[in-house]
Amino acid sequence: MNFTAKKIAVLLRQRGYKLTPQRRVILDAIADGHDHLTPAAIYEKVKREHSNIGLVTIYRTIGLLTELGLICEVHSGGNCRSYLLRRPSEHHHHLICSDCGTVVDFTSCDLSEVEQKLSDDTGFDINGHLLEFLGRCRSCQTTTP
Amino acid sequence: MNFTAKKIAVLLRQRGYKLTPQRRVILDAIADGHDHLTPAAIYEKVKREHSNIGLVTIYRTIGLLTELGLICEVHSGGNCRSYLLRRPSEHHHHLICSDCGTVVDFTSCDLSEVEQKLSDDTGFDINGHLLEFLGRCRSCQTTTP
DNA sequence: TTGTAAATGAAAATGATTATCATCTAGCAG
DNA sequence: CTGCTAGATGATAATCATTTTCATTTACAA
Repeated sequence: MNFTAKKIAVLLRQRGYKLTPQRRVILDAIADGHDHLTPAAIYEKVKREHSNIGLVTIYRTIGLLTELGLICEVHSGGNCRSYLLRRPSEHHHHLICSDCGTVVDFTSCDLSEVEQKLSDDTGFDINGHLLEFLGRCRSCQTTTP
Repeated sequence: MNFTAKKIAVLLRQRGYKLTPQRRVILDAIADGHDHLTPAAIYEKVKREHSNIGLVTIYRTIGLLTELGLICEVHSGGNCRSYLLRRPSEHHHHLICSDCGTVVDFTSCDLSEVEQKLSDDTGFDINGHLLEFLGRCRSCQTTTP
């Protein structure tokens, strides 16, 4: 278990949740690569090390981690969700390749002005936003013109 | 059928699609309110006037209208999608109340600079984006503090 | 009016997600 | 170290959204 996963383990316990081996492997699986993973993909990855884990546990753990703000959802504009480890304190957004699914994080967007203006105009109490760019990454552009 | 729906009908025919009564009522249902509607909600609304319409037809029509760029998806950060009529030429985003589900459109956000910078940095060919703000609308703030 | 490609509706298939419940276990008290 | 208990797990089934299939129907151009 790497450093990040260890910190998360501490956080779990602080909030009264138990650190089970299942949660550990799921955490590792998500923390491992920089890909975004669907619940099913996490399941496949995790089954290699922990062959009798249930898909249900994946969902429960994802739910828990999302609730704790430790991972974040990617929408990809399509049907189903996938998840990425969120490096704490880095507020970021996603740039997604519609061909190969690569997700690039970026932080260079300050929406606070827009948020303030919207809040003033509409009276909304704004507490979050979702920003994703869609396109084709460099390598997909060259392989299939 | 109102003006907007009529224009859409013309557009459909221009592209070789037929204008069926089912499509007409679905268009009306979406064009009617300013709410975002899930496929199931559209189905319920449409069944009043066209009792034997199938849910499948809703899905097919939604798919078609999305493909033509006439309606747009709202993600609401959660599970399932819903749809809004897109007033042509108004590129806009959504501000969503997490309590009552009200959707407010806004246009006052220019992301072209960010898009250009991202494109330069990453080599992506960017062709779209998704921006949604989440919060609580004024009335939900007063009703449940 | 007629022919035909496109559209429809019913039913079933698929896929993702959630609920249920009996069993098991992490972590704490003793 | 050991036994206790709230919380966690896995198997199964249920639910819900969406898609596929296919025989029948229909819009609309000729």
